[in-house]
Amino acid sequence: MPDTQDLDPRKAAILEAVVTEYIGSAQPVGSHHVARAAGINVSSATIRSEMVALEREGYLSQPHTSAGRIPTDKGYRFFVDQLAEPGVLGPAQRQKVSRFFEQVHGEMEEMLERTSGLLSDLTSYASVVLPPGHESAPVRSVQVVGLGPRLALLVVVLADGAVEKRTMDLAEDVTDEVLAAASARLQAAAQSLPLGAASVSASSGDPAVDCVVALARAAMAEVAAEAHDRVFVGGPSRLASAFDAVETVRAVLSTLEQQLVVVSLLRDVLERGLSVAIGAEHGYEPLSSCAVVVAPVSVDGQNAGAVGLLGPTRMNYPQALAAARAVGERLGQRLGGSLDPAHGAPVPSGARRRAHGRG
Amino acid sequence: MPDTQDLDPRKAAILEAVVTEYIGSAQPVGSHHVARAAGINVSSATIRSEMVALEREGYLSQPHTSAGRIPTDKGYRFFVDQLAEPGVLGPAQRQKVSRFFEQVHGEMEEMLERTSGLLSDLTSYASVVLPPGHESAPVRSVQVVGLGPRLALLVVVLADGAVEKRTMDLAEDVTDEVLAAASARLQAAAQSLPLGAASVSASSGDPAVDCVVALARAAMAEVAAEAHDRVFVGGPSRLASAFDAVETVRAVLSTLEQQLVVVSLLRDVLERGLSVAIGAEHGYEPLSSCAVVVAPVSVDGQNAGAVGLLGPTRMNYPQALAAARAVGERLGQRLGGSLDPAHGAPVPSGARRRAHGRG
DNA sequence: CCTGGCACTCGATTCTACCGAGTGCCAGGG
DNA sequence: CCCTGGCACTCGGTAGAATCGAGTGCCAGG
Repeated sequence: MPDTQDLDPRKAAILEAVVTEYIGSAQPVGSHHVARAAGINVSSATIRSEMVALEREGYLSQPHTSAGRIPTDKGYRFFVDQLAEPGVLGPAQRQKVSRFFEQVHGEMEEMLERTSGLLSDLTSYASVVLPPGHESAPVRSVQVVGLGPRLALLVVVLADGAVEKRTMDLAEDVTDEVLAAASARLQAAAQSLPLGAASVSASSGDPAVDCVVALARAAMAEVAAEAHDRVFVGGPSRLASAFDAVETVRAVLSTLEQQLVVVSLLRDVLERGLSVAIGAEHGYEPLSSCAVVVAPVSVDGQNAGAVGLLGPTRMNYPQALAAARAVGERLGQRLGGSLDPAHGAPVPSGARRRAHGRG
Repeated sequence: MPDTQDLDPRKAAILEAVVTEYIGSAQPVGSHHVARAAGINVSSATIRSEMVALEREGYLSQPHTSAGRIPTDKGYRFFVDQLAEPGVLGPAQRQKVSRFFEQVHGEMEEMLERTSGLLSDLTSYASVVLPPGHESAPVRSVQVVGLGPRLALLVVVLADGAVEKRTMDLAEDVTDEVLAAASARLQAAAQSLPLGAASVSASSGDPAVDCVVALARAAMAEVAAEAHDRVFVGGPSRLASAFDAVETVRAVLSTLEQQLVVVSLLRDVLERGLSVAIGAEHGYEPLSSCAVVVAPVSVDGQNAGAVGLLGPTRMNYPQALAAARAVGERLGQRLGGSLDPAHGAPVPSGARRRAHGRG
């Protein structure tokens, strides 16, 4: 049970009241409002003096004299750690999540994309879905497919279902047979090893095959090296409503466009064992007016990416946490061994829309 | 040779002055400023009376009495069609483009993603890259790869280098040999046909193989049906600076999040043979304060997607057009037969005398 | 130690005055 | 006839003063 730690109960109650009120109204909250809040049975004067103390201790701040108080990052932090009771999803939201995971289908990427949409929908914050890194996933299949005269595509399937591909410019024309032979050799060499680790036994006798194999190995190494740090961002437009300064919006959005930054932000937060990073805590300056909520996704106990939410520091932490955790968990299950959705039956291939533009 | 069409030269000159001035300053422009503009040798009073006429004819509007004039959509349209001389990229930009296409590599999707970044960088508007639809591309390779006990991945490579994949839940455990056999049969049946069109000859004798083949065919049909209308949006944060009303920003961004809408917007504009759609012209209400600039991408004369820019109606059309066209063209070359980045390829028609560094 | 009371602060709102960019109109001149 | 300079007028934007009110800090009394 969350209990106060270094604040006496009354201060804690006041802080809680301020935070919840401010999260709701976005207006500085004054002693009167707090006094009226549930569970507080002292006069506004008392509240005031307590608030002075809370401000001195760094939990609250005043935008200007004679205005109400606003929680500081530290105040939010205390709220999240000590006060907020674990949020619960409303029944409607819970249902949305279930529906989604029952009905979702198709490919991993598409699924993650839509998952981020879901999260953002649930919370009306911007969401982020970090796909599982597949650095360590063993190779299941390697194939070189001819595309044009001197052009081939290397396609590698990993055990986790990821497909990596890369075009290769060939030095000279090559027959399909050569490609097939090269594929076979590569397959034999790389099978079950992680992407970079294949070692091909000496020569095959056919120099053309050797050449393709060499190219493909190089390409595989390249692919393995390029940490494929894609990230799926959902509902960035929600951020526009979260801040009123258009410049803040721009700064946050433009940070969100840098996939690498987002990835390392999430990783950092997770690594520090946090599920919430508030304001400056995460150390990414342009996001200092934002809070980040992260929930890991795990498949069979293995770390397999994460989902996160990005909103203003005055975000609804309990709800955001609940949503992120729920979605993270369900996503883990979905990605995990039991690929079949909870309700058992494999997804029916029914929804077939005739989708020809007007062409 | 753009000449005035239904405006006498002086009106046209005034309109041009208003548009260019307004594009630069975002402030309503008054008769004085116009009078001072180059090529106008009449007094402000004359300008005023002309402006009254232009307003009556729908080319200009007044935010309120006693303010300067602002171009209407019709005004911009006239400007774009009749007045603006074809923009040219500055040398710095030109170089950026060249550099980019020399250095870009990796997979199609990544390349398109980065292309949209480039376009957005060049223009500081939000950009959109519409990948070539590959409905008609023939299948080059079909493969079923086992992932888990009852889980397999169908991987289809199309001739244009696109890779489609889909997980398949198998009814029962299947050996790798069965999958290989199924792959072979599928490959034989689908090879060189468009995605949906494969027809598999009767039975193979092994019911397990038949089962996998049937599943895979269904999956292929599904994949073919799902018009895979992805679109790459670059630099949406630029939109935040383009409008000052945060609500406009939100609305535009949220429209931009709906990939389908964006795709059909671009298609519509292209189909109507336009390269610019201003304000309400495109009929997408939430984007009525935006203008869209589109340039087709063609590979060997074949339509292969498009690139576009999205900005406020008071955008720099000549520059945007130039950038979109240049990038579209280069992208087409890059995607086209000559996959090698050699820019030794003849530079298109636009005669230019500016010597640029040899590469 | 809490409380009600009180003086005080200061952002927000309203009102006024005013400036100035810009307009429409008009009479006079090439 | 068309252009021009002049003039009265409009109206948004800015500045300053007055006012309001939410909120504070402090204090004396219970």
